[in-house]
Amino acid sequence: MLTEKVNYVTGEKMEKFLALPSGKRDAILNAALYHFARYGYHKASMSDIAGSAKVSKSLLFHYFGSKKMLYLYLYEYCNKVVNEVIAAYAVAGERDFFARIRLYQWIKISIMRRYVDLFDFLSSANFERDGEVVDALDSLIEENRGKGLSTLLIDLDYAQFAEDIDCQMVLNITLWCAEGQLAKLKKSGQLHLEAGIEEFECYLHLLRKYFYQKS
Amino acid sequence: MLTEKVNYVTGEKMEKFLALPSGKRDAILNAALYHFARYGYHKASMSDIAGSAKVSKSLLFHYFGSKKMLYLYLYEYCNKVVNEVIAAYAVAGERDFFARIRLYQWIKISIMRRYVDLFDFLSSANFERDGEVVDALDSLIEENRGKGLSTLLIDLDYAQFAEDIDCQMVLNITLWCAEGQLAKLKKSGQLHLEAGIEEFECYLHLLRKYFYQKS
DNA sequence: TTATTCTTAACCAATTCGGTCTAACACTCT
DNA sequence: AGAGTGTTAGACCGAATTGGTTAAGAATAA
Repeated sequence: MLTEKVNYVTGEKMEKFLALPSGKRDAILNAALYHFARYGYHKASMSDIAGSAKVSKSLLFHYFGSKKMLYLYLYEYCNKVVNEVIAAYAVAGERDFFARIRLYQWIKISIMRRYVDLFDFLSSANFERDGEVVDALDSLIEENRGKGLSTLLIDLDYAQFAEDIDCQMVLNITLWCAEGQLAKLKKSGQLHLEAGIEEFECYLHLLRKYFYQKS
Repeated sequence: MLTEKVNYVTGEKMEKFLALPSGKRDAILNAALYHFARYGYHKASMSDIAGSAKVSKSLLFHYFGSKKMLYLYLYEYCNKVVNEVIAAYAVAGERDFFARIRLYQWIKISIMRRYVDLFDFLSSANFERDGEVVDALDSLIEENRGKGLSTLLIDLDYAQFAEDIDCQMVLNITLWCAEGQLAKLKKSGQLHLEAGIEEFECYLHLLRKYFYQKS
């Protein structure tokens, strides 16, 4: 079967998993996201995940069958979550640089309120090379190429910046700030959406004030 | 013994380790730094470290006695390295904001050229809670309080910034940029000191141009 | 009550863990 | 050449942990 395609999110067992009370479900998802993101596929253990989620290890195997399946399921699930949020909130027409970056951060914070480690997991998954998952994972990555958060960073409008300014550098600076502020929020446990985005707006306001051309 | 104090850097076995050809020595140090930083004390394994360093596991135990000793030795060694570089290059009088941040980044890059994961290791060590090392580690951390890179960030001179600007925000932005640029260098494998610091200077130049008061 | 579904503790073989031991190596000094 | 000395690796140890199974207990619905 050259083009066998498995959808882990809508498998049989998965429906039962999705039918769990959302508290327990998210506890399991978050535990798995944390351990896979922090330790990578190989060193993350099912026992540890079960322990963090406060369920028995057997329950994980009941719902996911194997460690590999859990991992791949997580990857698909995360992409689904991100893409749905983007579809719901990303206004296609909006091209203003700071408005788009604000939206970028808004989406990240709002998702992280529920799944703190989702983005850490997704970026670590892109470098996962463990032999047990690498093949299936690579095709999932390929499927999701060009989707996801990165779509928010294309076709940005730099027209309002001062003429002599290097746009790539401004983009880097802004994204580094977004990353830094998000890490700060995460570390402090403060992922309240409004407060977090309000703080970020202060930084965007400052950058806009000095980088946009004065006229 | 309430106040027993062990200096892991100058122990007996350590002298022999320090007498190794520097290539082999650094290979061992870098492998250990990488694995402890990436996986934490518990999940980092001596076999993996030995494998990465391309020496046998027994050699590690020959020089360090135990995993715990290797970890604590590393922590002391890293602090020693950082403090020596700071002592050599940090000019006490210099207080200009951007000059100090430049120095901060310069020192980081120059150390990371030799020990890529040194700072990742040091910051991960500050959160290490594994029961086997936490007690000894905490007293080592206490010993090094107020030393290290953080000393470069005190008494900064914000006088030249525009009056209405929030200095804490400017500091955050600048440090986030430093962090981001360093991560970029690391990811690309480009840790050439001059090129790296030159790129960073571009960012500092841009920030200075727009944030320093125009007069 | 019974039937069904959810959940877990106990268990499995296999691997990996930190650590040891022994012997092969390379070296200088005689 | 041979004796001695320090350096290194491979085979090995018991103990712990791994991914995964099983069978039986708790909960729920009929």
